[in-house]
Amino acid sequence: MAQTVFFETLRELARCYQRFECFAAHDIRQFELTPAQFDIIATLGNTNGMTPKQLCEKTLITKGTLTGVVDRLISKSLLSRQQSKQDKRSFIVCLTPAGQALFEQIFPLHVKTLQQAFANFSENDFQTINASLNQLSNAFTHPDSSHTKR
Amino acid sequence: MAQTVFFETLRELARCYQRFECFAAHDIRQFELTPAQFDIIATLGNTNGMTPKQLCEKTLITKGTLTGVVDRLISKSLLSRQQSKQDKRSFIVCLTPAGQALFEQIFPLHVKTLQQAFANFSENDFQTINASLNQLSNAFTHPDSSHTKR
DNA sequence: GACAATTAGTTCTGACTAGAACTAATATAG
DNA sequence: CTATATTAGTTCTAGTCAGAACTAATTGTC
Repeated sequence: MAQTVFFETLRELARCYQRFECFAAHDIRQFELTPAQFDIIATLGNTNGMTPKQLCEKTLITKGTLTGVVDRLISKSLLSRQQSKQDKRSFIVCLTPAGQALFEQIFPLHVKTLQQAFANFSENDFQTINASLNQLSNAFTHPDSSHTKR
Repeated sequence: MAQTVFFETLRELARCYQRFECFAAHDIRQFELTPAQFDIIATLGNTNGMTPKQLCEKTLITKGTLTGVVDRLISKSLLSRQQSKQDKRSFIVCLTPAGQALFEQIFPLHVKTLQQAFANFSENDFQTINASLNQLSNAFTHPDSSHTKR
C-alpha cells in the first residue's frame, strides 16, 4: 500500500516552503518590510524600473495583489509610479532614492544570511535539489489544461 | 561568482509550492472548500476527532488562523466542537456526518488525482526528493535560535 | 494550598492571497 | 475604418497568514 508515499513528500514541500518564508522574514521584518514588499524592492534593485506586469512575472505575486503591495511601498516613499508614454495603460514602477538606499542596505545583508545558510551546500547539492524541485513542479502541471498559469 | 546560485533554487522552491497549491486547489474548489478547509477535513477523516492543538501540528496552520477555519467549517455544518472533559481549556473537533460524507467523497478523488500526477515517479525518485527537501529545510533552521518554531 | 509559570484557544491587526469583475487603452480582423 | 478581442492595471470579496495580546484553565514550586 505504498500508493500514498507522496503524502510525505507533499508535507515536506509545504514544511520546507514555510520554513523558508519564516527564515527569510526574520531579516526582512527588521526593516519594517513584509516578504512581498522585500520581493518587490529586491526585484527593482539595480534596474531602471519595470512595469507591474513584469514585476508579476518575476516575483510570482498576483497582479491583483501587486497593486496593493506597490501602493503600500509608494506610501512609504520607497517606490514611484510613472505613466508609460508608449502605452497609456501601463506604468513604470521604480525605486525612489530612499528605496534604492534601503535596497543597498538590506539586500547584501540578506544575501549574506543566505550564504551562511547554504555554506555547506555543494554545487552538486544545488543541482540535485533543483532537479528534484523541477520534477515535482512538472507533476503539478495539469496535462489536460494548457491554461494552467503557473 | 557562483555565490548566489541559491537564488535559482529558492525561486524554484517558491514556484514548486505555488504550483502545488494551484494544482490541489483545482480539485478542492469544486466542493466549495478552500485548501485550508480541505486540509482540516482530510486530517480529521477516519479519526475520532482531535484538539485544535493537534490539528495545528498536523496541518501547519497557525493556531490563530485555525479558529477561523474551524468556525467556517462549523457554520457549514461539516464540523463540530465539543468541550473536553479532562481539560476545560480544550476542545475536541470532529467531523459531523455531513463532514464525514464529504470526506468520503472528496478524499479518494483527490488521492486519485495525485496518484495520476505522480504516476511516473519511482520509489527512488521520492527518496531523492525527500532528501532534497530535508536538506533545504535544515538550511532554514537558524543555528543561533533554538526558538524557531518550524 | 497559594502563587507564578505554562498551556489551550480566541481575538485582533495589517498584510497577502487567488479569483473574478471591472475600466481603459491597444491590437486585430474584416 | 470600424467592430471585436486582447491586454494592463485596478478594484472587490472572502479567506488565509503571522504575530501579538488576551482569557481561562492547568501545572509546577515552595
